[in-house]
Parts: sequence; structure tokens; C-alpha cells
Amino acid sequence: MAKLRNINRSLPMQLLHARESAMSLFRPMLRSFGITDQQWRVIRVLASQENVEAFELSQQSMILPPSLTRILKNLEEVGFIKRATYKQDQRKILINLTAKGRKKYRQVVPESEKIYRSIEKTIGKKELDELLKRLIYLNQSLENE
Amino acid sequence: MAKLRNINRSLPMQLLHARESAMSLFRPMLRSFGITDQQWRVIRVLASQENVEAFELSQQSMILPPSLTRILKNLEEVGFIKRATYKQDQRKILINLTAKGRKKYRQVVPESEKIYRSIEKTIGKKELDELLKRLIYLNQSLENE
DNA sequence: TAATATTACTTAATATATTAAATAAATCAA
DNA sequence: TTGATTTATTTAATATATTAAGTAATATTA
Repeated sequence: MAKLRNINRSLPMQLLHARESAMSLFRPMLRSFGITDQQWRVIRVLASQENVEAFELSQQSMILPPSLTRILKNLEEVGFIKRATYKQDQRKILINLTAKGRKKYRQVVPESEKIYRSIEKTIGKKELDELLKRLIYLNQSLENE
Repeated sequence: MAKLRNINRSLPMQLLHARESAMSLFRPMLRSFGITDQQWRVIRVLASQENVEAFELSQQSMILPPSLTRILKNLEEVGFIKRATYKQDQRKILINLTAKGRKKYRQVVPESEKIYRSIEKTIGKKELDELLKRLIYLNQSLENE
């Protein structure tokens, strides 16, 4: 039978595995703060910018618009974000963290950084930097296909 | 406000981005064959082994047991896999591809390899090997935490 | 400027992810 | 050998992913 490359030599599988290995370290911490992975991705983007448009947020958090719609609904219900309309273009919505949302962010950041540094320690800063560099290169290369 | 590392320096985000960049190249092809990403992961594991236990399949395809249950149900309904019981341990199920499932596998393999080689060409074989090596190292390191 | 196309976002439908709990079979311990 | 524990899988509930289609506002163009 025609044979596919071994899974060990499959880039998508190794990326998935790596992502899972990494997230399994962060996930319990995020859950202990009552937020999901995706909610955290949204919150951290909003913490760094004000009046973010949905499309921009979607790109930066790597969440497709339909998913983002629901996530924003949930985050709005728990009071972490608020929407505003953009007068110049009524199609757009502008999203911001609330005080409550910023507080959650501040609580999570140190714990997140703690885990990140433990990963850095485990594989070594040099190795981590090298890996990041290559991932960024891959992303740029595949984007311009 | 306490500040988190930039997303460019976030390993989980770069891994997610890379995974998405890669899968966006494979997904349309898989859809054209009528299968999802996850179904393909299951099929390719089953193509390489016979009588695979659900737990083993879960591990190799990187799909958690509850998701796998539904995916197997769907794959069984379209006739790509079949289940058998394991006499020595009635809790286990043994899973195999059907002739129809193997046919689908044979159809997808060359298209998949074609895409993989285009990725290899884009970023260079040496760079790809280097990246894979580092991902595997990361996975091994994080697993033994 | 009215018809058309595009943009930004939402809704809908189906599939998967995650966590917890349930079930049934196998194993362990008193 | 029975009661407790563990193992393998499934069910349930909620959240997210993906694709297609819908809606409303804006931009284009004949």
C-alpha cells in the first residue's frame, strides 16, 4: 500500500504535539482562574491595545470570526470586555477590556510568566530562542505562498 | 500594568500559528476527499497498524478519548473502520480500517505527500529537518516534566 | 445615483476539544 | 470470594473550530 511518511517526520503532527505539550502546562493554571485558552488569548490581546476591531482581534488571537463572536459574548456576560460602536463605520465594533477584565489579566500574568520560565529552564533559553526563530521563519514563509 | 511577553515571543502562540499555517495547506485537499483533519489522523494511524486499541489510537492520533468515540462512530457510519471486541479483555475494542477505508487512505496519500514536498521546497529540506529535530526534542523534554 | 460588489460581523450547522461523570470489565486486597 | 480500586471506553455538558450562508453598512461603478 502507498505509504505516508512516519508521524515522527510529519511537521503538522509534531507542531500539534508540541502545542499540546506546552498548553498542558498552562491549561490547569488558566482553568484555576476560570478562563479557557481562547479567552486568555483574547484577553491578552486586549490588554495590549485599546479599541480593537473584531477582525484585528481575530487575527491576533488566532481565532476565526465565528468563534470569536461567541467568545466575546461569553466574555461580555462575565463582564471582562465591553463593546463600542465605531461611528465612522457602523459595521465595525470596537472591543475593550473592562476594569474587571484588566484585573483578571493582572492576576494571570505572573502565573503565566512563571510557567513560561519553567519551560525556558527545561529546554534552555538558547534552544527556545532558536526554536522560536525557526517557527517565525516558517510562519512567514508559509504565509507568502 | 503587569506585562506579558509579546506574542512573537510566545512559544504556544507561535506553535499555534505554525500549525495553522501548515494545516491550511492540507485542509482543502482533505475536504475535497470528504474527510476532516482528525479523521485523517485516525485513518493514517490505522493504515500502519492492525487491531489498534482505542487508547493507543487516541495517543497516536493526538485525539482525546471522548472525541475519538464520536470520530470512530462517524468513521464507522461511513464504512471506513470497523470495531472488534478483544476476547481477553472485554473492556477494550480493537479498531481496523475496512477495504473502503484503505482505499480512501491510498487516494489521499499521494496528494498529502505532494503538499508536504511543496512545504519542504518552500522552507528548505535542511531547515525543515532542523525544525523537526527541535520540535521532537521539545516534546521529549516537556513530556518528562 | 441606483445597482452591484465588498466588508465586517453574526447565525447556523456540523465536527471536535475539554472536563467531569458514568459504565462495565478486570484487578486487587482483606 | 466479596468489596474496593483501577482500567477502558462512553456519555454528558459546555466551549471552540470550520464552512457556508445571512445581514447590514460601506464602497464602487456604470
